[in-house]
This record gives sequence, structure tokens and C-alpha cells, in this order.
Amino acid sequence: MPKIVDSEQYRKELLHQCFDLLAEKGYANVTTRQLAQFLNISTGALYHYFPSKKALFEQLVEEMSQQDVQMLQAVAAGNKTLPQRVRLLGELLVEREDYFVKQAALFVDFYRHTEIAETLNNPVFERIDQQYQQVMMTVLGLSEPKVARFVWTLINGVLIEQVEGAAGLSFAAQIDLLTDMLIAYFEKHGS
Amino acid sequence: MPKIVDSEQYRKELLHQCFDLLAEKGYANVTTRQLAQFLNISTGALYHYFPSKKALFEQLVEEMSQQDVQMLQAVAAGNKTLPQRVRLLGELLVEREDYFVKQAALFVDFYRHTEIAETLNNPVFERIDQQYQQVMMTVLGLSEPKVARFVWTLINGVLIEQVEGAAGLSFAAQIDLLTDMLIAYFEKHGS
Amino acid sequence: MPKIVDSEQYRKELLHQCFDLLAEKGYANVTTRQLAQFLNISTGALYHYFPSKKALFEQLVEEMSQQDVQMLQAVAAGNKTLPQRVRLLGELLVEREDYFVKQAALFVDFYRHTEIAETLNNPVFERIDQQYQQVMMTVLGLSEPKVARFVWTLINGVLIEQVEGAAGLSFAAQIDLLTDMLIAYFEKHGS
Amino acid sequence: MPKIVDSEQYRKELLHQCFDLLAEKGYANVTTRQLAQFLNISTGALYHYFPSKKALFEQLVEEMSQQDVQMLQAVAAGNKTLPQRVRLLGELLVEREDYFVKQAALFVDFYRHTEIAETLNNPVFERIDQQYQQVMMTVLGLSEPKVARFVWTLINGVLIEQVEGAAGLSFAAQIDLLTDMLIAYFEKHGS
DNA sequence: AATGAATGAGCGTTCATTCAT
DNA sequence: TATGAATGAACGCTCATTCAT
Repeated sequence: MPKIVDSEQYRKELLHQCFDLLAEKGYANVTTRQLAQFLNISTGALYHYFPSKKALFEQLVEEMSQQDVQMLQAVAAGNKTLPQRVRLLGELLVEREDYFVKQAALFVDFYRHTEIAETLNNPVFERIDQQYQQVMMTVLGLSEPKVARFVWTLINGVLIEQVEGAAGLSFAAQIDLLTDMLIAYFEKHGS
Repeated sequence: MPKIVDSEQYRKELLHQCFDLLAEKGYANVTTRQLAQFLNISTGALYHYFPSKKALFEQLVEEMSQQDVQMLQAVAAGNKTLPQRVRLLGELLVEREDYFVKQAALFVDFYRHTEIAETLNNPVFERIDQQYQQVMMTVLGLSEPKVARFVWTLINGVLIEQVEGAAGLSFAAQIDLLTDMLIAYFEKHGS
Repeated sequence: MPKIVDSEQYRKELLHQCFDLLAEKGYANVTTRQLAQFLNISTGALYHYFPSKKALFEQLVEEMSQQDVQMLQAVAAGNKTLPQRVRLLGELLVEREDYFVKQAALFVDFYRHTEIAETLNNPVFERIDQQYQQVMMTVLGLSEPKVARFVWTLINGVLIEQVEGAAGLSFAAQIDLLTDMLIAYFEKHGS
Repeated sequence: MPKIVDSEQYRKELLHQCFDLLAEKGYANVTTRQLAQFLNISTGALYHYFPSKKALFEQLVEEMSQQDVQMLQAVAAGNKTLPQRVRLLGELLVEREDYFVKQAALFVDFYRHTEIAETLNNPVFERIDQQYQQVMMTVLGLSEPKVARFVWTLINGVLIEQVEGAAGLSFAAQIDLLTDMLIAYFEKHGS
């Protein structure tokens, strides 16, 4: 086994490798031993890179949310009308369905495994929430933060239903419906 | 404490008593001992009424979903236009915010604690999903099952955000926005 | 395995059974699994009776110190001169050498495994220290608390050397020497 | 940082640096990583100089006991009466209270972390014990080895009580009492 | 029907030690 | 010599479940 040269880099690689496992099985349903085995390292090594299971999870969520934001920003480029932007956003989500669904799974776990008292003071939470709100405003060119936030809430609702594997409709079909609804709303109420 | 006459009835009472505790703290964060203590029975007795913690939880989810459906049906009564129905539905949700948010919390837990392979074959899941789809069709007087189903998905998205305690907007404000959006959509695309 | 009827009684029995093992091997060198195995119960049962390994240990120390005090009080009975009392105390210690040596071992562990900050506020510590000082005053009929305390310190020094198995002299010989020293001291300085 | 010329010398320097840390926190409460960090070397380097944590500890105890002996020898110089020697010894102990208390802490840890079976055969133990007995004979000018040995036992008893932080009396006060007691004893029984 | 003591596999985590570099 | 990443057995403890009463 080669000596790790860039330990910071390796830590991020480990995080990325964890993503699928944690998103699919859920934080509470994956043990540190499973995690280590999955990563092909010992439990000791896992704790060499992360101070605790919880910290690993938080780092993962943060890392992924940044990746999210970068992906979504792409929609903002160019001169587009609001309906165009909404459709583009929908297309992006459908294109990367697998990623976004897993990401949503991670978030649900993250929130549920944090004590409510902790939630309010947690800087990670706040930063992430702010980021998503901001990116939705930029992407859709909205002036109302609360509408931007609401759009993200709805998207998450659809994503989470996919997580649960309970969807009667395909993700693409749901995103289509959502797109239509948003466009109808913006046509009627302005942006 | 009255002598137990109808064991079936008593089981349901126990379930109703569990609801708040499990919804607030989450399935994984409540031990069977806590559950038993909360119900003022012994752990042995708990296992007399329910074969396992998981089974108890599934029965609770099922029981509550039926209660949900009954509540929602109320909106369907009388001769109303679609926008009226949508608004009524929104009002009902806001009125009983506490209950519905807890219910959503329960669902999220339920899905996350079930293996994906299990999800697809689980009759409980299917039945519940069908029920919600059905009730939304009735309540809104829709002819399209998939739209009905989707409306419920969106409502759940809003509820789950409240569960997570992460909401930037109040539940009422979000439901208002959702109501407006649905009305705009139906006006444009028909029901 | 019969059901335990008097759980409080059983807890004390478990404590007494632990005594030898913990005194001989030391708190840190006995694992909870070893403890459970030694007691012929499961680790789960151990935690049914004691909230933690540390709590078990503290209860043991307290229980034993009470037993100590009762033993030592016996010397106080009757009308005796100070030298007589000193000799009687020495005889008692030699008679029950095994017990007192183990007890001393326990105490050393107890103090070393408690954070210094904790030591000062710990009610268990204070009570025990007071008890020994008090009992030495009574037993020797001393009016000076600090001398009483000092005598106990010296006795403990001798006991601890036995714990360590490092003694060049037998316990009886050491206690004899100590007795002579104390008598010489009291003859010269009064009691 | 000077280039290491004499590896043996460096090893002893490392030991001396360890002393405070190990005496204050206790063998079991200091990890090899902490030790290495404290010494400004890597864990690998630590294992280059010492075959194991335990061996390091044993070497430390041995090294320190030699230092002890040298300090104590100082009292032997000159033509003094026994009471004078006893008082001088007491003064030395009080002067260097901090050092001797730490030393005692080390010894207690050392003995407790060694299996009893091991204790009896351990050459380190025997050598150290012999040394102290010898030095006490020289220092006090005693002809009886067993009394010399016993005096050291009593001194240790007082030191250990200080280690435990449980002392009702100051170290100086206890040493004063001990001095008086020894003098009274020697006056009565001869040396 | 009901109790609660008992079980033991499994959890997150630690740390003395090793070894490729 | 020296590094520090890697190991993995073992720790204290938890908790769904069982079972003698």
C-alpha cells in the first residue's frame, strides 16, 4: 500500500467514495466498519482522516453541497427568459437525476440526525441553506429570496420521493410537471 | 386503568400514544424501553402487542395514514370549484400543521429505515401511496391520477422542510405559495 | 437461571464478588467483559445493575469503606489505654491483612483514576476521608484530628507496599514496627 | 536542535523530558502519540529509542530512582547525630516536595501496571528496592536494614497521599509529624 | 396477560505498534 | 535515523429481543 502523499486530497477522495454508500443506505444504517471496508481501509485509518463518523458525514454534506451549487450555476449563464431558465434547470436535474436524488437523501439524513437545538446554531447548516437560496435566485434571476427558497423546497420534495423509491411517476415526468407549474405561476404573478 | 377488554382496541390506543414521541424524536432515537415506559407498560408487554419495534412502527404509519386520509376527505364535501378546493386543502394543512408535519417526519423515517429492495415489495408502502393518490383525486376533483399524486408530493416536500426545522419560510407562507402555484397551473392547463 | 428477587441485594453481592478481582488486577486492567465473565453474567446484565464501569467501582469503594469502618470500630470498645488500643488496631490489621491490603489497592486506583478537579468536589471522596479520620480518632481515643489522619496515612503506606508485592518485610513485622513507633511517639508527646 | 551525537545520551534526555507528563497524568492516561508530540519527535522515532511504551516507563522509573538516591545521599555527608539526620532528611523531602511526590506517583503507576506474577521476578523492581534500602541505611546511619526499609515505606505512604491530592494535612506538616515520630522511636529503642 | 432481568451481537471509538518510504 | 499513515484487536457501552416467572 503506497504511502499517502497528499493527505488532504486523499481525504476528499474518501469522501467522494463514501457518497453512494451513505446516500443509499443512510447514515444510521452504515457502520464505521462497513464504511472502512467499503473504502478499503482499516477503521483506524478512517479515524485518522476523520475525527468521528458524524464529522465525516458533515464534511461529506458540505463537500457535496458545494458541488451542487457549481452544477446549478451553469444554468445561470447567458441571456435567457425565466421560462427558459426554469426548463434548463429541470433538464439539468433530470440529466443528473442519480446524483441529485442521492444528495437529497444525504440532506434528509443530515437534518434528522442533528438535534434541533444544534440545527439552529450549526454554521454548516446555515451556510448550506444560504447557498441554495442564493443559487436559485441567480439561476432563475429572481428578486424574491423567499420564492427562490420555495422553488428549492419543491425540487427537494420531488427528489426525496425518488429517494424513497415510492414514486408513482418517473423523475423526469415529475420535473416536467413542476416546470409547468412554475412557469404558470411566474406568468401569472411575475417574477 | 380499565381492564383490557378488546386487545385489538388497546393496540390501537398504544399506537396513538406513540405518535408524538416517535415523530418528534425519530424511530432510531427512541428505544423500546423508552417506548414501553412512555406507554406505561413493560417491554415484555410491548412485545406482546407488537412482534417487533419495526412492526410497531409500520402499524403506526399505516394507522396514521388512514387518519390522514379521513381528515383530507373532509375537503371533498360540497360543490366547490377547483380553486376553492385547493384553498380549502391549504387551510386544512395549515390548521393542523403540527399533526401533518409529524406525520411527514414519520414517513421519512419509515422510508429511510427500510432497505430499498424491501421498499418495492412492501404492501404497506403501496397501499399507503395508493390511498394518498386516491384521496387527492377526490379532494381536488381531478381526473388525472398522476397530477393528484404529484400534488401530494409537493405538499410532502413542504412538510419535510418543516420537519427538518430548516425552513426559511413559515409553513403557512409556503402553503400559500403552493396554493397560488397550483391555481395558476390549473387555470392554465385545466384540471 | 432464577429470576433475581431482591435486585438491590443482588447488586451488593455482585460488588462483593468484584472486590478481589478489581483489587488484584486494578481498575484499568479489568475490562467490563472480564468483570461480567467473572460474575457469571452477561455484559448487558452488568449494565443493568451499574450505570457504568466507573460507577460500579465507586460503589464498590464506598461499600468497602463502610465495611472497613465497622471493622475498625471494634477496637474502640472497652476501657483501654492508648498503647493497648494501638496494639489492638495492629492486631486487627494483621488478622485481616488480606482484606485491608486489597482495600488499599482499591483506594489507590480510585484516586488515580479520578481527575484532580473531580476529586475536590466528589462527595464520595469527602465522606470516605471524613469517615477514616473519625474512626481513627474514636479507635485511638485521640483528640487531635490531624494526628488521627496521619496515623491512617502511615497505615495506608504500609498497606500499599504490600499491594505492590514489593515488601522486604512481612506485613506483620511492618505493623509491629509501626505500633512501636506510634507508642514511642505518644509516650513522648502525649495523645 | 543540535545534531544527535550520542544516542544513549539522547535517550536519557527524552526520559527526563517525559517525567513531568507521565507523573502528572499517569501512565495509562498518556498515549504514545501524546508522548511523541510532547517530545517533539514522531511516534516512529519514539519506537526507535524505546522498544515499547512499557519499556520507556520502566527505564524512566529506573533513571529517576537513581536520581532519587543521589539526592538522598547528600544527607549522609558530615558527622551528624541520628535526630539531626532525620530532620535533614525531612527538610530535603519538603524542599523537593514536588519532585518526590511525582516520583511516588510514578512508582504507584509502575507497580499497578505490572502483573503480580511479573513483579516478583522483575529485576528492575528488586534493584530499585535494594537501592532505597541501602540509601536509607547510609543516610540515617542505621545498622538494621529492615528499619531503614521501613522508614522509606512510611515516607512513601506520606508521598502517595499527596499524589492522590487527598491530604488533609500539608506535606510539610506530615513530614514534621513523621520526623517527630521517628526521633521518638529511635530515642526509645536505639538505632 | 404481564413483568423486567438477562442476553450478546454489534456499535463508535481508541491506541500501542508496525512499516513503507 | 526518522516519519506518520496504517493496522486491527479491544475497549466501554447500547438495545432489540427473549424468557423464566
